[in-house]
Amino acid sequence: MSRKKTIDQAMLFKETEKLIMESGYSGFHFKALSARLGVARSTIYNYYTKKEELVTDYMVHLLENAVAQMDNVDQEEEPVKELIRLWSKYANMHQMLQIMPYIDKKASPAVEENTKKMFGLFIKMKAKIEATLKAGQMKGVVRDDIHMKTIVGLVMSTVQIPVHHETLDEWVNEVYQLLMSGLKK
Amino acid sequence: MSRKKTIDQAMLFKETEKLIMESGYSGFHFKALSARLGVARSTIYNYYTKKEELVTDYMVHLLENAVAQMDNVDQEEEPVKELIRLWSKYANMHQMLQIMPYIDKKASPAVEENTKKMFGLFIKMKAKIEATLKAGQMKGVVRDDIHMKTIVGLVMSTVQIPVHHETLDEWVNEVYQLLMSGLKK
Amino acid sequence: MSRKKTIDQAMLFKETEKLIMESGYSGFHFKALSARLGVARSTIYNYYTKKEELVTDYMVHLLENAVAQMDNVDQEEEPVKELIRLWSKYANMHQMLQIMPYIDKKASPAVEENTKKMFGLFIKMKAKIEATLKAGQMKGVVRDDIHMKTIVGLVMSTVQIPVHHETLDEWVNEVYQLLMSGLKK
Amino acid sequence: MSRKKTIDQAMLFKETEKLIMESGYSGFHFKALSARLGVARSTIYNYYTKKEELVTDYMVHLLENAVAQMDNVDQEEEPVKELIRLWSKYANMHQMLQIMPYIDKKASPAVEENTKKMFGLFIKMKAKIEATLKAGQMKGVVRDDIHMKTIVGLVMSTVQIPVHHETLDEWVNEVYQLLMSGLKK
DNA sequence: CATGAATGAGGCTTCATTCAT
DNA sequence: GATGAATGAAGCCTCATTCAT
Repeated sequence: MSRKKTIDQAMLFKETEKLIMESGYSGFHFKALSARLGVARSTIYNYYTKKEELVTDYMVHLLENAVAQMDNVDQEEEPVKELIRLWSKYANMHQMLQIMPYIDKKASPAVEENTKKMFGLFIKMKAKIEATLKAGQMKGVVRDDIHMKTIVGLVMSTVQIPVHHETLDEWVNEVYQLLMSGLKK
Repeated sequence: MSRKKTIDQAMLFKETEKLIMESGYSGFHFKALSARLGVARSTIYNYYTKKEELVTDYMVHLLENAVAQMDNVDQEEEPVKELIRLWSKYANMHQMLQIMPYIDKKASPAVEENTKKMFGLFIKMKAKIEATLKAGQMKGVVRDDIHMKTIVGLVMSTVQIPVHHETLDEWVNEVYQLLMSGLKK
Repeated sequence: MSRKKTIDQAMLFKETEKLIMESGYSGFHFKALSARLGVARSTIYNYYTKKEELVTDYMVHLLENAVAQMDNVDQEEEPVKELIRLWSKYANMHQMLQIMPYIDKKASPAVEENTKKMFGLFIKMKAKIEATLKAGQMKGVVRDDIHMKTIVGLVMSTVQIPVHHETLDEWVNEVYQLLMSGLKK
Repeated sequence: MSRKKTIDQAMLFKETEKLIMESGYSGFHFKALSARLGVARSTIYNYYTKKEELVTDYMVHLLENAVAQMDNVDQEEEPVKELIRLWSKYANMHQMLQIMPYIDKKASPAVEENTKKMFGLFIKMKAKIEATLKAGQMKGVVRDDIHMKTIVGLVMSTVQIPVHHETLDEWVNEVYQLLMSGLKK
C-alpha cells in the first residue's frame, strides 16, 4: 500500500509558488522542487520539459484567476476598496510578476506563448483597475485632476505595504482610508 | 612602477548597478561584469574576491548616500515632499534591497559585516521617514488616526509608481498631492 | 527502471587510490579521476559532492580494514612479524595518511566526521601496535630499556623500506630479523 | 630610511623551506611566499621565473650541504651513529625529497638540470651511507647476512621516528641502540 | 509513468605568469 | 630591480536536461 509516487498539477503549482516565494527565482530549481514533492527530479520532466514552462504556466493560471475575480469588483458597494482587498490577496502574484524579467522567454514556444498570454492578462488587469477608477470619477468619487496612470500606480503599489494588522480586513480598511483621503489631517 | 589601471571602483559600482538593474541578481556574474568592463574575468578578482562582497559593498555605499541625504530633509519647507523626491531618486536602491534575500550572507566575513551595516542603515532610514512624518503630525499636517507603520508603508511604496511624466518634478508633484489629499475628489 | 551503473564505489576507491599514489593529493582532481573512469566529470558528483569526502571516505575504509586485520595479529606465533607483514601490506595506507595535513577538514560536515573517525582509528592502530609490543615485553622477547614510543616509531617506519625482494615474504623475513636482532653482527 | 624592499637568496630559501614544511608542496605558492617575504608577488620573478626552479634550486642546495657533511662521517668514532645524527638533522630534506614526484620536471631546462643534479646527489648520498655500512661490515661490526639494500633502507627510514625526547642526542642514542642491537631483549 | 544514471553547460575561484612603468 | 595590474589556464561545483530501463 505504498504511497503513490505521483504528482498532479495542483501540487506542482502549490510547491512552485511556495518555492519561489521562499527562495526567489534563482532559488527555484527542479532539484529543490522534486525534493519537496518527494519524487525524483526526472519525474517532473514527464510533466514539464522546461522549468520556464512550469513557472509561466503557473503564472498564467494565477493571473487568470485574479482577472476573473476582478470582473466582479464593480458589483460591490465600494469597488475601490474591493480592489484593494483583492489586490492584496494576490500579493504573491505581484511578487511572481517581478521575476518575469529574469525568465528566458525564448526557452520554448510554449514559454513564448505563455509570456504573451501573461502580458495580455496583465494589460487586462490594469485596464480593469483603470475602469474601476474611471467609474469612480464618473460618479464624482475619485478626483480627475491627476493623471490616471499615477493614480493606478499608487493603487497598485499599495500591495507592498506590510501587514502589521490583526486581520486583513483591518489592513484593507486602513489602507483604503489612507488612499482615499490622503495623509493630510 | 606599475601599469595604468583600466578599471576602478567607481566603474565597478556603476556597472554592477546597471547589470543588476538589467538582469537581476541571478544575472549578475563576474563573467558578465567583466565583459561590460572589457577586462578579463579574473581581473575583477583583484578587486573583489567574492561577488557578494562587491554587491554588498555597493549597496552599503548606496544606502549611506541615501541616509546622508535624508538627514537634510527636515530643513526643507515641505519635508514629506522632499522625502518623496529623494526616495524616488533612489528607486534603484529599492530594487537593490529586494535582492538581499538571495545573497549568501555567510559568503565571507566582509559580507557578513556589510549585511549588518545595511540592516542598520535600513533601520535608520525607516526611522528617518517615521520621524519626518511624526514631525508632520506634531505640526498638525499629517493625520494621526492611522497606524504610523501603515503610513510609512504607503510612503515607501510610492517608489514603485512608474514615471510617465515629462520631468521627475512633475512626478513628484503629482504623487505628493495624491498622497497628501488622497484619491477622493 | 533506470540505466545501468557504469561506476560504483569500489571502482571509485580503486582509482582514487591509484591516482593519489601516482600523482599525490595535489594531482588528485575529479577531472583526472573521471578521465580514468571513463565518465564525465560531473558524473562523479552524483556519488561524491566534495573531493575531500571521497578521499576521506576511502581512507576511513582503508583504516578500518587495517585495524580489523590487526586485531588478529596476536593469534599468530610471531605477532611482531605478523605486524610487519600486515603493516607493509598497508604501505599505501601509510602514504595516504601523509596527505592528511593537506585536506581541508572543514570542507563539509561529512569530511569533519571522517577526519574524526580516522583520528580515532589511527589512535587505535597505534595502541594495537603498542599492545603487541608490550605483550612481547611481558614474554621477555622484547627489550624494555628503550622508550616504547621509540620502538613503536621504528616498527612503523619500516613501512618505508623499499622492497627489492623476490617476494613480500622475503622482505618481511629480512626486515623482521633486522628489526629484532639489529644491525650488529 | 625605509627598509629595503629587497630580498636575497638566503631569505628566499629560508621561507621556501618553512612554507613547504608547513603547507606541503600544494600549499607552496608565490602568493604565500611573497606575503611572508613582504614583497610583491611579481618581485620574486626577478629572481626565479618558475616556481619549480626555486624549489629545485633550494633542494639541490640542501642536498649538497648534506652530502658534504656526510663526507666527514667516517672520521668519527661511531660512524653509523654519526650517520643517524646527521640524517635526523636533515629530516626536512627527507620531507622535501618526498615532494619530488609532484614537481613538473619539464617546467624549464633549469628545472630539468636541477632534477638531474638532485638525482645524482641522492645516489651519492645513498652510496655514502652504503659505504659507511660496508666499512662497518669490514670491521666486523655490522652483519652481512642481510641484503645491504634492506639495511640501508632501515637506516634511512629512522628519520621518520618521531622525537619525543628531551634532546636530539637522547633521540640519537636510543635510535642508535635500537637499530644496532634490535628489539630483542 | 517513475526513476536512477550520465552529462554538458555554465558559474565560481585561485594562482602562475607576463607586462608596463 | 620593484611593483601593481591584467590575464589565461585550470580546478571546483551545481543544475537543467536527456536517456535507458
